[in-house]
Amino acid sequence: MLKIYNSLAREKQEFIPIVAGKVSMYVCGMTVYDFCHLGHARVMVVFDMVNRWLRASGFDVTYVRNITDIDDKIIKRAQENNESIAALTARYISAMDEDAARLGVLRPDIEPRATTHIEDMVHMISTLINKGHAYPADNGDVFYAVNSFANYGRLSGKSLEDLRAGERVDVDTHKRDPMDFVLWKAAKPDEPSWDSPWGKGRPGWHIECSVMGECHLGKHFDIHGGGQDLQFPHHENEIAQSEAAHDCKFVNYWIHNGFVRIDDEKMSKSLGNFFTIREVLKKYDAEVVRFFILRAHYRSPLNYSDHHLNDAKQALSRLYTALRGLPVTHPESTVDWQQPIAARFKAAMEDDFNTPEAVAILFELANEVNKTRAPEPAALLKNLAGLLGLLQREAETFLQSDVSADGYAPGEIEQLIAQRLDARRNKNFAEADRVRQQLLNNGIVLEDSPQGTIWRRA
RNA sequence: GGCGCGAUAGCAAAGCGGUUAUGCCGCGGCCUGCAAAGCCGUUUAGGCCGGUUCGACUCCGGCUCGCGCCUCCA
Repeated sequence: MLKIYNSLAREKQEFIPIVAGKVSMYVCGMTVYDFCHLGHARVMVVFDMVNRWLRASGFDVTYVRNITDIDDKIIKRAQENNESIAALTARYISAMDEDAARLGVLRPDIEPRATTHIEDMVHMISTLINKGHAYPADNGDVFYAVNSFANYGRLSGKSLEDLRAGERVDVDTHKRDPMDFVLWKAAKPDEPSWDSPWGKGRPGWHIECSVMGECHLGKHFDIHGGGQDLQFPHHENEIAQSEAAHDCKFVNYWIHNGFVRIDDEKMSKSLGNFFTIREVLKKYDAEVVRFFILRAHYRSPLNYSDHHLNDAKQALSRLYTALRGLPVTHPESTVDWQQPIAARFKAAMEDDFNTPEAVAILFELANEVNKTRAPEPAALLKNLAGLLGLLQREAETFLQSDVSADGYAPGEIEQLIAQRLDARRNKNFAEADRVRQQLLNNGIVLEDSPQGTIWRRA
């Protein structure tokens, strides 16, 4: 039985899909005006893990992750670059795809783009106006009237009174209530715009997700995910829009992943303390980054540092080392869930996707593999890890991979190993040790065994 | 100010009212020409103060500290 912590209920709940055997999941994706940073990496990896686990559990999953390709920041960046919006967004979308692929993130089933749903958005805004939940203002903007929606604040645990009390925004005189939010923005000169009953303009951010969710998953679907910072106001506003427009429950389970931190502070664009995925991947293997993310619980804060990444690298190396030299002919992801260790792995994953616990079980399995050198535990290790998108490369490939690509080439290494072997045969251990040290100084670790000498990168 | 989350060994990070978490690092042993890897063993815990209990890291209350949201943000 799968249990999910539902942000809306603030407790773990048994997962019961709307349609038996099927899961509809929507995750707020990227606004494509720059390279993805580690925070984006976490969202992508976390929900990839959720997606994989749901599928492994036998659900027929429809996973939608949207792309916001029209927004203030995009317009501004395109102007700065003297580049068309289409060119800018295309560039960053392909960069995002590249980053995601390197992190082992499976493509969502549907990746809708905001600009292809403008008509649907106009339609939903009209509905909201007709039902008295929204109003056009004098300046051409259309606002959502938060006081028209009784449950406003339920997801984020805030009341309108509290929100108004904490109001820090400049009061927009066109709004009836300071907490009202924009559904449609009137176009300024030189801005891209679409026709609407309220004049030329473009959609607000919140309406995009309400509309794309409905278009691809229906008025009521199972899971909605995103970063914790989207809980308010973005997701709160989505609920207000969708439930007011459709008169039915919008989403059953809200899942929010924790932040990535740098020096114990939230990492964000606005604080300027962010690392892009590609920056990090120059220093660390992508699987190490994925492992680093999955080793923490998805709701916990995740502190990024070189120290932690190196720690993750060492740990992942232990898993690969266990598999090294064992020809794992694993019958493609057939896991016997009756097997005690597999059963514990499953129980961990079913407990609100407890990947730290699941990973701990992987290490126990690695210990078993090291002790027995038997194919069965090795196959199980590889198959279970595979459900997390880990350990799918050849162990040798991982252990010898050169992220920075500036070390000795494999040919040179083999040559030095042969040279050392000669010295060893002649019992010239001083020379053998010298060669080994030379390699070690260049990040190459040698390991002798009765079967010969193998190498890996430190 | 309002709302919420957290505090576990040197570092990271889980479960659990009583039994070895797990990984990295350290230490000892085995193995090795010596190493490395691996195996075996081992040192470091549960912010503070109360309460419940035969027994609390785990439940309850208070305190302290840290963090997040309340503004675009994954």
